[in-house]
Amino acid sequence: MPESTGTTARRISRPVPLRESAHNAILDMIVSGELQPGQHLVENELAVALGVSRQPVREALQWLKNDGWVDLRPGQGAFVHSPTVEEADQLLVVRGVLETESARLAAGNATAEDVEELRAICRRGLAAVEADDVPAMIAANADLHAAVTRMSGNDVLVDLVAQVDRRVSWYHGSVARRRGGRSWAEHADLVEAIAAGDPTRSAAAMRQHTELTRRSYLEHSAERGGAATAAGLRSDEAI
Amino acid sequence: MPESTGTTARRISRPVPLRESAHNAILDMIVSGELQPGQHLVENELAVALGVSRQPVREALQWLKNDGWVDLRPGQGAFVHSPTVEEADQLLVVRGVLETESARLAAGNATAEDVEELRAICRRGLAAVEADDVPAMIAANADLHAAVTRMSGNDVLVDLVAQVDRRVSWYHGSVARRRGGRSWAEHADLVEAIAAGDPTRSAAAMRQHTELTRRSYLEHSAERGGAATAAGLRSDEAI
DNA sequence: CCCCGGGATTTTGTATGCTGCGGGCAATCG
DNA sequence: CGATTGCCCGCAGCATACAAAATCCCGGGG
Repeated sequence: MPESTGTTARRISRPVPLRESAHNAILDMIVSGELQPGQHLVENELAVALGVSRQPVREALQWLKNDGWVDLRPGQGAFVHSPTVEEADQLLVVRGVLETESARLAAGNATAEDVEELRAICRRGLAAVEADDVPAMIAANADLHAAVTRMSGNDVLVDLVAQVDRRVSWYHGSVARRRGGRSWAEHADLVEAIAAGDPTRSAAAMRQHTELTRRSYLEHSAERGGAATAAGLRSDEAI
Repeated sequence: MPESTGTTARRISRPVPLRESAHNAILDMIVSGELQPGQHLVENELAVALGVSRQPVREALQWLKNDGWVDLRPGQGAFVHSPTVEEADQLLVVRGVLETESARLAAGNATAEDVEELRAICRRGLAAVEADDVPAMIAANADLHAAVTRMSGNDVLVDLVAQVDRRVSWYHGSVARRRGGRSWAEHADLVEAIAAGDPTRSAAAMRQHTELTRRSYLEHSAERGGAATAAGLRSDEAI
């Protein structure tokens, strides 16, 4: 029934809503550092820059606000969110809790193919470490965590973790490099626990992993001098 | 220096943005059941009903979508979200995890006043049970959980839990009544664990409490016949 | 009797115009 | 010379207008 035209009947014909494109574009600008924390985002400027009207930009900004990427001061507009150390720590705590539960559930659900997928991602990650390829390390890390969460079979968890993880990645910045080797050893432990179908061990592995990551972040921001707002992140190296 | 006038320097009440009022109004309509799950929300109708233009309504709908209250099908508009049993279960799992961590942290942070506040809420809850006052029971329950979460000192946690809890309350409906007595006994355990400053016991109490609540919900929806969508909730009793 | 097409209607998506508030600047007064 | 005040400009918030898409209804044909 869906095919009305004789064409390939794929329902891709719908152009992605402009607000979504705008959202992605602005989010990219924030994550890439093109828009710095605290910067005032003027609707009109963004609209002109993206070649659309203010309306989709407004809706994109509302969305970004709900995800914690921008602060929307009433009557004054949108500003790129400036993360504080406390907030990052709190976020890392939540991430740890959610991912630990994901790992516990994943251990009970993962199929043989799932395990193979995880192992493949681990190999990619290790290769990236040996090649000192930071972007690939970050990508593999994100893939692994996303895969584990997906295997939990809990869609609500997937949503929340995806949201939290992206912001964690933003805050993280350069931590990944320093922790590269250790991190992937921990990942391997986790994957083996999942392969063994042992929820307790899997959860413990994930808890330890996220907790060490959190400690690493705290040390990092501490040595970078007191209240290291995200402005300090960019001065180091790109994400 | 801050005092310019002799008065208490209250900052002028800024009129609440219309999108926020619209958001609250629509959310009330959903929670109260005036708008039933699956119902198509026409922007224009809402705008007329609320006496505003479509713009604030649109923004409110986007916001509600992000909180999971409505589904926004592109090119087709907004529909009140229809929760499934699986989704409710997943949400309850997540709630359990987040609240358990809240309880653990709260046990380490709560002051004497905090404990007294918790005990006061417990008394209110028990009174409501004895009076068989369901709305008061629900209110006290929400207050208790909110208070515990707040005492965790983790703002990110507070946000997420607030979001999850409101939807849980919606799904819950009439479960509260059947579980009333037991539930408040478990609450009392929790409060005493927090009063003792014992994170492990506090976390365990909360875990058990949320897990029992989840079981109760599952039994409830099972006996109510297979796929009890929220449409079945309202036919029972108001929230 | 059921299925299929076409046009009218409804509804979303996007653009633009208008109003009021806030901030910055300069002229004026003490 | 410094503080205050009035003015101007820019931007957010809201409303309205227009265009495109989907749905619905109706009539015709198999």
